[in-house]
Amino acid sequence: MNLNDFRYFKKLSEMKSFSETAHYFNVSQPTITYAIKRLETEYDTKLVERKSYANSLSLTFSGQQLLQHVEKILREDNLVKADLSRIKQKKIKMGLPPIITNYLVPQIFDDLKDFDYLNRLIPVVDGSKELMERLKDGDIDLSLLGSTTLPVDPELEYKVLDIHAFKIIASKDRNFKDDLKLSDLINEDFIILDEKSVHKQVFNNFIDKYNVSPKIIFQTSDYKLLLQLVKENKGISFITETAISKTSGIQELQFNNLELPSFYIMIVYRRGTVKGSIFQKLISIFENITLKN
Amino acid sequence: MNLNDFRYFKKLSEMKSFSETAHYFNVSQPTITYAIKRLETEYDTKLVERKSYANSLSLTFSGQQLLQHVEKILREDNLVKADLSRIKQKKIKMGLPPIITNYLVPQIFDDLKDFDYLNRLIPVVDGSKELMERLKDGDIDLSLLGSTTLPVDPELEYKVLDIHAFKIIASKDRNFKDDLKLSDLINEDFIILDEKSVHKQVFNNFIDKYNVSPKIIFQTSDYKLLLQLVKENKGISFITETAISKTSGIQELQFNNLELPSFYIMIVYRRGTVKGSIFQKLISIFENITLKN
DNA sequence: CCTTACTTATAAATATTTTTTATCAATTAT
DNA sequence: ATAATTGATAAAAAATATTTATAAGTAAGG
Repeated sequence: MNLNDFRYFKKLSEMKSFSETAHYFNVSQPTITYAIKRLETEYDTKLVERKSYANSLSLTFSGQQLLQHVEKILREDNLVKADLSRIKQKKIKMGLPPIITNYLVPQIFDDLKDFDYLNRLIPVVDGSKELMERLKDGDIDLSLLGSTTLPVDPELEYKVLDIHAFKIIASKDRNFKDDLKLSDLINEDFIILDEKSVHKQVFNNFIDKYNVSPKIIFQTSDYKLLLQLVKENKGISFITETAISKTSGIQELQFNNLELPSFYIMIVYRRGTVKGSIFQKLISIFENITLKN
Repeated sequence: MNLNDFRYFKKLSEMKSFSETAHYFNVSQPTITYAIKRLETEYDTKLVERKSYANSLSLTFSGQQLLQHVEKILREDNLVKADLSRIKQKKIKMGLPPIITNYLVPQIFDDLKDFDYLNRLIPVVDGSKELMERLKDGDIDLSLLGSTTLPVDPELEYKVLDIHAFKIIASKDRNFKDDLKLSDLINEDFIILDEKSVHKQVFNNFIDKYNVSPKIIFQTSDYKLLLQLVKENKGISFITETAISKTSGIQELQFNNLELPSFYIMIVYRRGTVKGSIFQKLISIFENITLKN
């Protein structure tokens, strides 16, 4: 049996029309009819309910169950092509979220250079959320990621490289009393990272938990810009300490009784990625960071 | 492209011989050659290293990576057939480990009868380990299971129905002092469940943890037999309290400072199983047990 | 070193499977 | 009622997979 039959079936279940599905694949309409028929014969079950003609078509219970499996199979099949084509190129496509990259890469730059990895890596710079998706889609081989939770996705394997904390930061020019409470910040302007980053979500949880409503005056996905603005005292911010190491002109505000989640810095890859020596070595270079710190 | 090519490829990787693989599938030898060739053309990569003829054949790096995906795809394809054939029969195949079944099923027997489930269930009686495997293979739809850990397998979903403790038990005829220590049991004969059950493993961990070496005189997979033997004072045993509810003639020994893992009683099924009303209802019947207790 | 046995590859023929073309029948919309 | 649309079917064509027959490479035994 042909994988195309699965593709036809899946699309049909979405489009709910034999002829449109046929058109989508640039095949004739009977092709779809016969494909479904083949599946129904193969499994000896009715899969598609052809309600009185132009009416919307639906899957039988068996059809729904089949669809579940078909989607998994096709997803896997797409991964194959993505994987093999990258192996052929002897390149490794790596996701790099800016904050983490700026923090980690300088630490291992020499190692990467020594082992001739600099030109083997195809960097993909984006937010952690987006990178996680692209990783699962097989579009990238591995990724650095920052998150407050460890991935529960069965398909992913990860190594925690570092655990950082979130901080509330302000310009060095400002003077705050020693024993700050959140309520003291009620009149402050906040500048935060936008929804591309996990920061936004953590910030929202934070707002809920402590039942405060800080004034957000600006959001950006560019953390360097954010730091610059804070430095210039355009507002205060909320960010992982990862972002502010080796940054001057900025102070961390100290609170008591302020609980914030941990920020896990990880390297993540798909389970079952056959780890060639290049891949293996790359991961070990990153793992060694943990030892250095 | 045909799923058969994947099957040929997988088998070839196991058998490491084109002609044997062909023989296995009852096809001619060139069939395998062409199948591999098709895959190699499709992915534009060499997959199989044909070492100087009669020598053992090996997969290239790309081949290994492909194999990973192929195995997933074929596993999924097998699930389809198993699933759909069971749906057709309107039957639900359910795994039942004896101890848990004897404990739970009386509690819900009337419900099962009222909703006419008694003849819809195909019972599969076996140990928890075996059942877990068969569940993943799609050979059974759902299963009761007992375990000291919650399933981490991504493919499985579960509901905890009850949490029990492990006990050390002896015949009521015996007299033990109140403040028992493990060392007091050094001369006792132990009768335990064999490796088909999780008990064996828990027992082994227990031995390691407390660094004792109890004398095991008999192992069985039949817990009723075990209880009978304990009752008759042929030895003492180690078992979850699940097994001894409503059993007379047996006492639990009390220790202080004895830490044993919890025994989770769960109902487990594959994630993505399309839950028809029958399935749904069945799970809810079992879930209601939790409320009753 | 030659021969035999065994293995995989290739070409051509054949068989099987998938798709198309042409057409029909059922239904909806006008 | 008629036209338009949708899915089903039969027969033909096209594409794909498999077989037969054979070649060619290698290892082992004499």
